[in-house]
Amino acid sequence: VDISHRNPTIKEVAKSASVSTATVSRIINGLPSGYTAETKKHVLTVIDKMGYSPNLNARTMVTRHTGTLGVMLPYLSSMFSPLVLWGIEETAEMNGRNVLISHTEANGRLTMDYLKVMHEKRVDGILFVSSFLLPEYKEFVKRRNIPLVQISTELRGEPIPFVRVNDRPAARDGVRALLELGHRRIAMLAGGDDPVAGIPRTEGYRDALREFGISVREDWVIDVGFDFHDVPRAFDRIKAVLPQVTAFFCVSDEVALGFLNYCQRHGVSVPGQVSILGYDDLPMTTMVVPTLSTIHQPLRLMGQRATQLLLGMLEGGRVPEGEYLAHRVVLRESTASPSQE
Amino acid sequence: VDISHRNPTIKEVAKSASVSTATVSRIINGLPSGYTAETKKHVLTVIDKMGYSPNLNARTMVTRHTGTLGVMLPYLSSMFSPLVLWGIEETAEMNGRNVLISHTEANGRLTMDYLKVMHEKRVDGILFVSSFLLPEYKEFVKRRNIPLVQISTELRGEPIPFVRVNDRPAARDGVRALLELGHRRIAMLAGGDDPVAGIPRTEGYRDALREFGISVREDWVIDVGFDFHDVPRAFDRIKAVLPQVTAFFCVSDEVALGFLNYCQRHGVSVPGQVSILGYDDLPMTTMVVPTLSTIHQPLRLMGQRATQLLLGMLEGGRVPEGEYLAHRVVLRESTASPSQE
DNA sequence: CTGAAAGCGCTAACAA
DNA sequence: TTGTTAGCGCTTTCAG
Repeated sequence: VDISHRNPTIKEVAKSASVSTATVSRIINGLPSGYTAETKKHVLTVIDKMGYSPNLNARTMVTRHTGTLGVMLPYLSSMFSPLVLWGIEETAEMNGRNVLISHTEANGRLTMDYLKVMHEKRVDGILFVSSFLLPEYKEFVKRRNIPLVQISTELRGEPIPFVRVNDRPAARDGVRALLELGHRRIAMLAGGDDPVAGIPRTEGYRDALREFGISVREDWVIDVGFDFHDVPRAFDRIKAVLPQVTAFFCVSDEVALGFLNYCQRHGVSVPGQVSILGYDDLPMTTMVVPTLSTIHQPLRLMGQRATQLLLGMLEGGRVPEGEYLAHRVVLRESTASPSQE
Repeated sequence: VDISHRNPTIKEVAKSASVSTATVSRIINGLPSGYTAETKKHVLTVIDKMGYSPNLNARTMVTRHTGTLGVMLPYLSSMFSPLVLWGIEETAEMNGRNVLISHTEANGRLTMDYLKVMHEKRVDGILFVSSFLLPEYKEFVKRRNIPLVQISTELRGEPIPFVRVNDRPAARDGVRALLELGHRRIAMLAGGDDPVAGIPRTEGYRDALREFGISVREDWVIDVGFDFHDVPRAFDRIKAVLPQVTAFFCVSDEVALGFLNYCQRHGVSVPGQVSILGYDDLPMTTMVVPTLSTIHQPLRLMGQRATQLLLGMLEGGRVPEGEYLAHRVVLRESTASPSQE
């Protein structure tokens, strides 16, 4: 048989080096003892010569862990996900783990299937990004007790760890900053009834206004969505509100960007005529003119921290608490005090 | 022993269903025969009841493939990679494969390590994105004959499939469009001596000028880099050239954006005073005002196509040719005919 | 220090 | 239609 196209096995290495597979195994796994320095050197030479590389799947069979972390995210195309993924990947890699990704691109129906595959491949744990952890998913994971941590989302009332920014206070702080700048007539480009980011941010907006004794005008809360391309659909509603307000709080930087675009095309000066505050602090906020004021969310750090938490669960076995990471209001060029007319 | 925290095995399912493991295996693998409809139903019930899910690592041991594709990319944080990754991931998923990613964030030194891990995990094939496939890597992969396809890069003179845009003619076409608009004094913000994207694009720029009988002024070719943040370092050189030219061809959209930024901050009107042409056609080119003219590169499609090629190699075994995908010059608002002074 | 051998969970002949 | 069984490549007792 043609054996040249098959990877050499530990058995072949053992035979070729005239030792047992056990000894080879000890050596490639760096066990402190079980062989002399001499045999070690010899075996290593043989390994190198044969181009042997251990089959980690076989190892998995006996050690019962894969060294693979599963990542589930809704979008790959947004400008949000890559940063989180970056944090995850670097932390995983740093700890000798790899990352299996799968994204649903808003196709929630498939999430369950992907979850199944991840389990079938026996990932050591799962990082669940941004979307709502449906009861169905929760049950699946719990039943098989697969370690899981949520990123940028949170299932209330469940002992499932998460790493996120506390959106409501964050949004409140942002709007507060607008108020402190002197704005009193502030509209919001909101994210609708999305439970993870939409509602809390709108609530934060209301909180801030309430603190300042300003009653919320419902027609100033315009549901748009989260993406740049969602904004045009709201142009009419925006146009109706624009003359009455001095600032807009946007549910995401992408929306803020879409609105900035609108302003620039309609001769509305920013921040002269209207101030804009975004949310996320994506890299592109500093690539436009004027640069976008925003609420900073440590995306990469979230990925890092969540991965550390997951790794901790794998070692320790204990389920950690959820963590709120610090947000920060970053005032740049798109906000200013309202001009007194 | 506490067995509740272990996943049930096929053997346990078999026993519980009073059939052999072979029968269970046939059923979960959907073999057309080997069991009655009745036993199938019964077994499926048991599987569901026990919450059994097959261990794909064990299956890998015997079938000798993992259903996992490895992706190696240099950046996760750029706006370029996510789109390619998207194309890869969706195509893989569509074909029942998963994607193991690893990125080096410019840390080339680790590429070899990651390559090793991917092999140890026995990925069925590798997608190698954007960076130069060093001889070292090539040898590693060839020796173990791991199917590999390059994306947006190409190792000349080697029968290693690739999917990319042919940068030189693409750049030439872009500059040609500038020339046809009437521009004669065109500078380039270049990518240096990078062999995969830097040099070819600069050559394309030269080609176009040459065609129009214009001699290249070397001081108008300004090496910048590929990222937005590389641009400020070239401000001085840009300033020196700016008054003399009517258009800039930029090696990437990020650089184009950085330059647009410069113009907006220095009162240089675009495209009134100077036209800007980018390269890549990233989503953000349409998010700024003025929208950026650019050379379209089908990033997502590249990911898709490359994955198809790789999948084909896995089935057919034959090594396909490399493919150049069509580029397209997209003229938007950042370019116009030069104003006659 | 070293090796023999028993599995890890699954598939795929081969028999029955 | 079924079941038996021999591995897949590796780790890990357990003896020697």
